[in-house]
Amino acid sequence: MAMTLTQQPTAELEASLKAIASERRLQILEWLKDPKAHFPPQEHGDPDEHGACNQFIVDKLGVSQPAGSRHLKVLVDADLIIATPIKGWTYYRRNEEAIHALTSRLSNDL
Amino acid sequence: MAMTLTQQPTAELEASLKAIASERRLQILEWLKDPKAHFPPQEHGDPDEHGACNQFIVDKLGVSQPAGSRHLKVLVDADLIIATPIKGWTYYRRNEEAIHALTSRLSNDL
DNA sequence: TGTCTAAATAACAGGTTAGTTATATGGCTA
DNA sequence: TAGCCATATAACTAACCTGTTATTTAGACA
Repeated sequence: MAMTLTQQPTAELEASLKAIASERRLQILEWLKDPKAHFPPQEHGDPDEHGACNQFIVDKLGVSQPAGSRHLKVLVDADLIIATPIKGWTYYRRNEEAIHALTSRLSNDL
Repeated sequence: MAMTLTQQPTAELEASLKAIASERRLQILEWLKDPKAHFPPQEHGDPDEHGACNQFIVDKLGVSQPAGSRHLKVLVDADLIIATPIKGWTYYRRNEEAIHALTSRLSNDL
């Protein structure tokens, strides 16, 4: 096989873990598994393709707009969700590859 | 089958994640995979059975004694390592069951 | 071009984390 | 039982996190 998976350094693992070590952000990731089930219908941006929009997520979190946006930014910075701006709104979806890479590494290395 | 794994609440998952979201504590868990390979020989407490003693871990971390002990306490409180006091020393080993339960849950739920 | 609005940034407060040094605790051991 | 030594606790500081309100930015569109 000779799979040469160059492993990210421990510092990046720590960053990913800090990103998910938050009830709010775990909740966001959970909601984004099925945006149509958890958020109202939206005009632009197919929920299945692009995810849910910033406002819906912020509202559902029940925090202020800047607080919600910052939680989303933490997840984006950790590469666990992907942002897509469309016509003035920003949609967020899970980065399933990165999430799987993280859980795999934890299963193997922790 | 009917496996009724009563799932711990999200708050506890957050606590476990916070416990491992630290380079220092990830390092400790890594060392404890093979105490004999990472720490000097110790008089009491079989490394394979009880793990490595507080002092060795603190020394290897390179922080003060209270700082090191507190990192260990965080991992103990999260049930990820197990403390065994023997003749005045305290030995720490990995709680493989709990660690596996955590990585399993993350693989399934994240 | 000018306005509207979603999202980002700034500035601040309160709580938590991680480090320090100093001190207390408590079980061995002589 | 007296002292010692490993560990825990206390007290403090600096940095970080999460929330707030106010303001800025920038794309859409009329």
